[in-house]
Amino acid sequence: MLSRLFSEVLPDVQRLAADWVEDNENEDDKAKDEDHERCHLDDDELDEPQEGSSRAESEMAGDDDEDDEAEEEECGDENGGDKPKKRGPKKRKMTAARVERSKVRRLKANARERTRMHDLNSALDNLRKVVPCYSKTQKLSKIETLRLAKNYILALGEILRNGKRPDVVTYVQMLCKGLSQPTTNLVAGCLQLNTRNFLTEQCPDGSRFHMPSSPFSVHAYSYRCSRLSSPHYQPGAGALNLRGHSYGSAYEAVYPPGGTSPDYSSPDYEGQHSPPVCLPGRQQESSETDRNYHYSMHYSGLTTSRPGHNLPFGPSGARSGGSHSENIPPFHDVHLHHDRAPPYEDLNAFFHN
DNA sequence: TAGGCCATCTGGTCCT
DNA sequence: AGGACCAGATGGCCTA
Repeated sequence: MLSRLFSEVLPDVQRLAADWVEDNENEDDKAKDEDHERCHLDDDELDEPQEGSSRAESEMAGDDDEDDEAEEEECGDENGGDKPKKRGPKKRKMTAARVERSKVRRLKANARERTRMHDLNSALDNLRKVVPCYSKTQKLSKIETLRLAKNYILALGEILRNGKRPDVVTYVQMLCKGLSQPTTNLVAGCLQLNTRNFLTEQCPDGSRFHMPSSPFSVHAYSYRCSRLSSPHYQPGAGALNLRGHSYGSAYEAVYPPGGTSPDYSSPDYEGQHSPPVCLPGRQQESSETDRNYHYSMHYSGLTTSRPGHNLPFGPSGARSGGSHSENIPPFHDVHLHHDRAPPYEDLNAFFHN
């Protein structure tokens, strides 16, 4: 599933990576040119042997043993006769050319590694955009992005398998399994979850959430979470175990007064991908950056690929028990028979009706 | 100041 | 041989 997800975002990732590489190639080339100028080494010269300062470097230079034989002979008896000769492969002197060549190799490898990591980060950024909570300014950490993506996929699979819409609480529970508490709070906020409901829901293990002093208010909440993953994070400590502490969120989700349903008629609504269910919440701050706070909730609508078939999701978010549609193929069937997951547009507005 | 997250460098291993 | 991938080390930045 994950690989399929990656394959879907791959074109974007590749494009972004290509852009990035293009942007940075000049710099790299410049750096390389500088190196070459400094070393006065062309490619042929770079193939000259050199002794690395480590095993890897000497292995890297190992292909040039024969070319370097003469040089070895030249400097082979540096020890003179007073010291016994060591067994094993001869230690080769690290000539200036070898040192330079090693440096150039290392620089090239570093540049490749940087590019590789940037590509990986681009892919992660794309993944961030398709998981339920997305912000350009307050990114989920890498690990949280992967966890949330996994949960999201599992949740969607569960929906397809059951053919019915879960209530928000259940959905958030699915999404937040194993996530840090700040991220859990964030997801809950993105889904406009009123903690009066949320916190009294059963945990998957049957225990009840308890939050003596909820950071959420009925009409609005403002929880502080300047870093989504805090030192308080306890992996495996149980999802959705919200406590009544503030985690420093920079977001504020505003509920309709007295209501638990999101107000998607809000002027802040920015389209199907990004209903701004979380508003800038830094109190006393109204910077441009804050105005750009922007979270999206992608899991909001779901239709099957079959024409005219809609999942029987109830409008209230309550489970429509026993409403499993037999027209909905089992999840594994969906997985096997559809090359693509349901379009994200279809997934949006899932809770928007 | 400790801890989390991140970018980068580096050396090792595997593959083509 | 060279590149991709990986993991460890390191240092910087940020926040509680």
